[in-house]
Amino acid sequence: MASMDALSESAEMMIKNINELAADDKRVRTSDLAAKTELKPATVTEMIQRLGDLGLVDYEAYHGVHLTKQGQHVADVIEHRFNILERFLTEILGVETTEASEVACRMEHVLTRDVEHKLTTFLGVDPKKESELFCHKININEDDSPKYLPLSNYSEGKKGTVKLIFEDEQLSKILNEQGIRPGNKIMLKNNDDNVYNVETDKGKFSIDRKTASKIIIQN
Amino acid sequence: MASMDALSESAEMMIKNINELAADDKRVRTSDLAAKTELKPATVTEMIQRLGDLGLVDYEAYHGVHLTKQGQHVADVIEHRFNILERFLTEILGVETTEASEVACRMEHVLTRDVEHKLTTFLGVDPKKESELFCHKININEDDSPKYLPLSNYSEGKKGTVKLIFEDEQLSKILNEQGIRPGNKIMLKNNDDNVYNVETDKGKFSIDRKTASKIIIQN
DNA sequence: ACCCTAATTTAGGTTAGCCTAAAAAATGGG
DNA sequence: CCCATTTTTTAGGCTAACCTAAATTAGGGT
Repeated sequence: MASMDALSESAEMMIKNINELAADDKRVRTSDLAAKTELKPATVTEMIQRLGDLGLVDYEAYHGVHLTKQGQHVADVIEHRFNILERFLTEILGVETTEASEVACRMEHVLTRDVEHKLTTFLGVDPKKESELFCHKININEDDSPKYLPLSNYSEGKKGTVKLIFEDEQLSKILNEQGIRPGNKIMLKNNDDNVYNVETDKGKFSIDRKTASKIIIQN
Repeated sequence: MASMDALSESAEMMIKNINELAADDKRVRTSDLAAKTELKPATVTEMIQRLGDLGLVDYEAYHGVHLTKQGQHVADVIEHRFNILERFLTEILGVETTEASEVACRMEHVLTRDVEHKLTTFLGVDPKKESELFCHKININEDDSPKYLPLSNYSEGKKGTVKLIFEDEQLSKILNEQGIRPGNKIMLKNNDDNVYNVETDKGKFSIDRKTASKIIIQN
């Protein structure tokens, strides 16, 4: 429990990787760790033996490793630190995902508990939504330069996500009921002069030009 | 110039310390470095010889070291990274100064240029005003709850002033037009899951969570 | 100018974390 | 159930970053 701070970056990475490879409580094999970490098998063996001595993994020669309760705790902490750092870097700073992962992966080892907690608060995490956030992140990756445009300037057939809606509550409320709300997907099917025909997961609608100009879409 | 990334944390720390001890262009003595780094003199000698081989310092046996142009550049980068990290930790997250220094000192070695730039933008730095910012830091410390929060983390009914909006120029521009711009007042009327309903002097509108996370409010 | 002391370097040792090559154990196909 | 192949471990080597102890150099006081 107290050993957390004493661990080297290499050791923490090994624990992290063991955790990520551990499917339903099965022991993790040396070769899989070697492949994942891009280290040689001999190096992995050396490392997991050391982790075994520290009581962080249950190591049995020729039969792989399994995280102990203590090791699992370390893995959980590191995973959480990685997640919040990655979210901070991508969502707040707007760092591109690949780079954010790399940087988060190196920063995760130098965070203290206090900084971790404060960063978590800052991000306003609802821990239950982490997987959802992850999906969102991946989607974002498709469009490599996010563009914001009012619906009124959209081209036919284009899909996007509603980002903002201006105007009063009444309008918002009505649009809301039709699935046109911030965060939702929308597609402009076609637009004929003053009428915008769109489709959301709630169905199809027609909107007038003025209203369309108040709806900002991100592609 | 290209050597920057290849440097170990130890090497970077040594360069940082040489820089900090270098008063008006005088050569820095081994013993002073040993005292500052808490390493043994022999270790310092070994290290500065290696830095000499890399062309980062001008080392002359028995006569101390002096940063080369290249070494000075590394020192400047590290110093800047340290400063912005420390500011982020204290001003934005509300981390206590001693801890912030320690964490910043370890994080400074893993930042990339891009993350450094984005964090700098986020903080809205004017490098000439660092002393002023220092005063600010002290004030912040009085009330230990962080003063800055993303809109996504605000509580209903709370009012504040938009502090900064980052990264995306397009987004900034759109928000700008609606009165969401640094310096303006904003209020979160209510937030329902993924949708944030806010009010500014220009009117009411709703925003999705991700966008809200990019708008930093000062209470 | 010379010596003594303090500063510095060299020499040699340790550990973690990597490697390759060789030995040993597991495993599965016939 | 046995052996060929794959997996894993052991053995031995390397480097960076630390150390201590011994040798060397610099520099000030007389």
